[in-house]
Amino acid sequence: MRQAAWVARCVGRGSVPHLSPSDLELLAAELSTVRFSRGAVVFVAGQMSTAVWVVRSGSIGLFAGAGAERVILSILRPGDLDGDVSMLLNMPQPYSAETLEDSICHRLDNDLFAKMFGQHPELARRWLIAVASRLATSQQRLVDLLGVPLSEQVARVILDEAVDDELPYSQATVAALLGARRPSVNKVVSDLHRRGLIDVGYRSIKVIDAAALVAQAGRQSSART
Amino acid sequence: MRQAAWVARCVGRGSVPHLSPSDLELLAAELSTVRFSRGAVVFVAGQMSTAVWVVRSGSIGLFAGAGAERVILSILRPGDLDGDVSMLLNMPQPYSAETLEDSICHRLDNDLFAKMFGQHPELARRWLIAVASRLATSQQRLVDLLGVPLSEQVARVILDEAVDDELPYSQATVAALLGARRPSVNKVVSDLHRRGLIDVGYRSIKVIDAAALVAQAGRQSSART
DNA sequence: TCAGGAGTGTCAGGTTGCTGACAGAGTCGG
DNA sequence: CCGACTCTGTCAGCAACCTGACACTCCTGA
Repeated sequence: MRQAAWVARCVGRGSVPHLSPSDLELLAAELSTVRFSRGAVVFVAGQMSTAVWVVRSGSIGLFAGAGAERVILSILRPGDLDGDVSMLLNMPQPYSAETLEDSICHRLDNDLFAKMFGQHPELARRWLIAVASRLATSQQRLVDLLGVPLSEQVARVILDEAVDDELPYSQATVAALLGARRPSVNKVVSDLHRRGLIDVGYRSIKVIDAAALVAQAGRQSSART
Repeated sequence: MRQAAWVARCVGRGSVPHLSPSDLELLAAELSTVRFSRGAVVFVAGQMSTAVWVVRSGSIGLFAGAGAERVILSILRPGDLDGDVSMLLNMPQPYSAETLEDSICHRLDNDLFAKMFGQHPELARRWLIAVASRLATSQQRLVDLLGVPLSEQVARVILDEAVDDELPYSQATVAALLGARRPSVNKVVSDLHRRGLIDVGYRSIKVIDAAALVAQAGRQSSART
């Protein structure tokens, strides 16, 4: 029940959330909570989506491509949802989802999800806003990556993805976010470290001097809200 | 009126379209049609969106960044719409829109657009699908660009953006789509030309050997539908 | 507590793509 | 049909990034 309220609050987060008590009960009844350890697979590319996932805690990477070209499309954080797009478009999942940290997710069956949103126009509107917001983020990512030197790309990723000035991912993960190779990313990271902009640890990058990082990124950062 | 019907058919294209006659009339009354010549600016980055645009003919590039990093996020073709996302999110346009060919667009005032979709759940659903589809396309673009050599990127763009096996854009435009520089793109294009996969003309690339291009692209092409 | 796995740091050598530039061909309005 | 503009084709030199590799540190589970 508490979780159902949380899920309701998340769809279209950023705006004021309200949902009728009866719907909350329905949600709570059908909602399942799944715990994943780091590296676990939530769903794999190619299969049809049977459920919508909502991230409760931790973070989940969306992976596409294989081998050296395996790339992270996006990192989902608490409050983000996924699986809805391929449900809507009736297409197989175009990417796999794997947890980047120990994570907890809520699982909603497709038909329940569709039913709830079909019956509540104001919820549907929030959903629309959520999808639109993801689209804007995805486009921003294109801007951040295309035609920009790696040193700026790395700075941008650190600024955009850090939570509480910390990025709890391996440098290989950062490289996958950028479509670059780990040694190249490491070179930039080491340099930023030497210059005192960040702190580097085992599977962790910490922001020390955010202002200087922004300068390094070469743009006004579109920090995630 | 004919245009109103066309617009109604477009939102959520791909699925079966229906709209009540009264709504069609409303649409027709408020719809304006604007003709742009190639290179014209439809809207510029930074300003608030006041209207939603629907492309009727031609094509429109969404440009972000400045100078050498000026990049094309997406190319809108007939049936595509834009301006809705920044309206929904109540944010300034994150990119500028310029026509890549002589084009015709329909303009719908924000409030009319919102009103129509507020009153018609089934239309709203199509809208949602349209936005979701754009999100999927944007993500696919990330996959196509990240960590892939330029020779493959160019082949992918040709396959994805060509209409009737023709790409009516300058090589500078292709370079902007990839975040690459024109000479680099030209090198790849010249090579593909020499090998007989494409034909190259003034502001035009034609597909000759699609199968070989797909092989060059190094993946199963996600041709636009 | 120890062994194996995961992650970081680093490097030499090769390749790719960029920079800035220029010549020539195509297009279009007057 | 001419001049201005746009676009293509090309190049030499250079910087950025990748490849494949290896040593070392950190973490984790048995």
